[in-house]
Amino acid sequence: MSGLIALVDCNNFYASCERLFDPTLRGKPVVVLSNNDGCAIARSNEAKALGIKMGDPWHLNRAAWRRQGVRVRSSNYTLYGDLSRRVMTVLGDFSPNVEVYSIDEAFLDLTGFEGWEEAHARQLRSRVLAWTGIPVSVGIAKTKTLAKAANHHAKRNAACAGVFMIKSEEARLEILGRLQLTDIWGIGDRLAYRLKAMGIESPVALAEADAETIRKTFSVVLERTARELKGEPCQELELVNPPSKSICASRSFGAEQTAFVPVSEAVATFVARASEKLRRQQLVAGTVSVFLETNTFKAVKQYHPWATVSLPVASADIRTLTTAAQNALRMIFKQGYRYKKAGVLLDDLSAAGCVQGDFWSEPDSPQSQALMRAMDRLNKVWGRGTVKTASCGTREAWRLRADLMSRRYTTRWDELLRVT
DNA sequence: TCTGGGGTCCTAGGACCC
DNA sequence: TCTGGGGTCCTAGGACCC
Repeated sequence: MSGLIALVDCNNFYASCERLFDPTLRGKPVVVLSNNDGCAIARSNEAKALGIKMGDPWHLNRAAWRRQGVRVRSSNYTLYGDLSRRVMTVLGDFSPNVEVYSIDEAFLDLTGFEGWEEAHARQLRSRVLAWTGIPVSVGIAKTKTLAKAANHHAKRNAACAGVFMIKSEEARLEILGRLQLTDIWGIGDRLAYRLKAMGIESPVALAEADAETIRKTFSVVLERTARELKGEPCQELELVNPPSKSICASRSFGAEQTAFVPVSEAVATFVARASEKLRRQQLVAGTVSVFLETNTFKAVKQYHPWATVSLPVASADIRTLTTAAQNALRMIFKQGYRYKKAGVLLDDLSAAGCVQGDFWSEPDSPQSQALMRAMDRLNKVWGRGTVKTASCGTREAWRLRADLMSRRYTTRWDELLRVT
């Protein structure tokens, strides 16, 4: 009864944009790099064929790519944003109801085009190409999730010529049968792993699984995905985009940071950028958060503190926001130094065997004794009363231990790398 | 030396209240 | 030594997306 949904997706969008403005890139492997030229975030088909993956770091592959004749470009978001708007404008001619889902994707409501959806999509595709120069693929189906799957198929099979529509039950099962779990919209590595562990190894199996069980075992989100794979629409088109709930500005430092001043300066820059976005969207902020992140590529658990400051009056004023952010940053640094001192003691604790255990039921055990001593010392470092040894009953002790263990990672303070 | 920068939603668990 | 039930709100963390 209700109409079908089309997902229109620009092919290798950033790479296609670059080609538009530099025709010498046509037919060549093209890689677009992230900010600071860190890693690959877009690849032309030729680059994909060379085995270049999303996220491949530039500095590790520079020589190989040069050898392979890969053309590398720094990203230019102003350009991509502009081309995106042009594409979306053309799409508006093909349906009154368009949900702009991301910079390079849109869902179209095809109600009213019953019977000729596919022809409509082909016309759309050639017009977008003719008017903007951007190649797109179109997937058509009863639900958003299936439209995504259809698009995936259209993109990878030349015979589709860029458009694929799931017209029947047989087609639905056939398409799902060709996909992996992680090809499905909403299923990443972790969910796929957990699904497989419980015997659901393919999209078809997920579609056939009991929806209630999926919700209980996972979440309503995955339940919706499972239902949509069956052909039961659970996600409406969102035609107006609601105002942002958060605005974030962040960058990685090129090298490890340990001092307050450079971090503070970076925070000032990010506040300026974020408040600019805020004003452009005609919004005000009620809270300001600052977070820091140490190098997540290191094997040990990393430090990821954050602090939030509430504003008495919501604001988009850069001075107000800057003050709040600097206060938040100071809070983090203060804690960081405190934890750093405590870190030594925490290592003592773990050396004493206080890593896991039910030794609390034996107050005289060496571990319990060690913990008691450590708590005394923590009080000396953190200030009197921080840890209450006097009233340390079983339950309290457990809580304390959990708290200590959860702060272990804070000993990595000296490897601060990323700031927002 | 060198590994993106944005977002969203959901859930578990703790704090607090009656 | 034992120890309610139910509700709300908040936060941290996990998972996903492009």
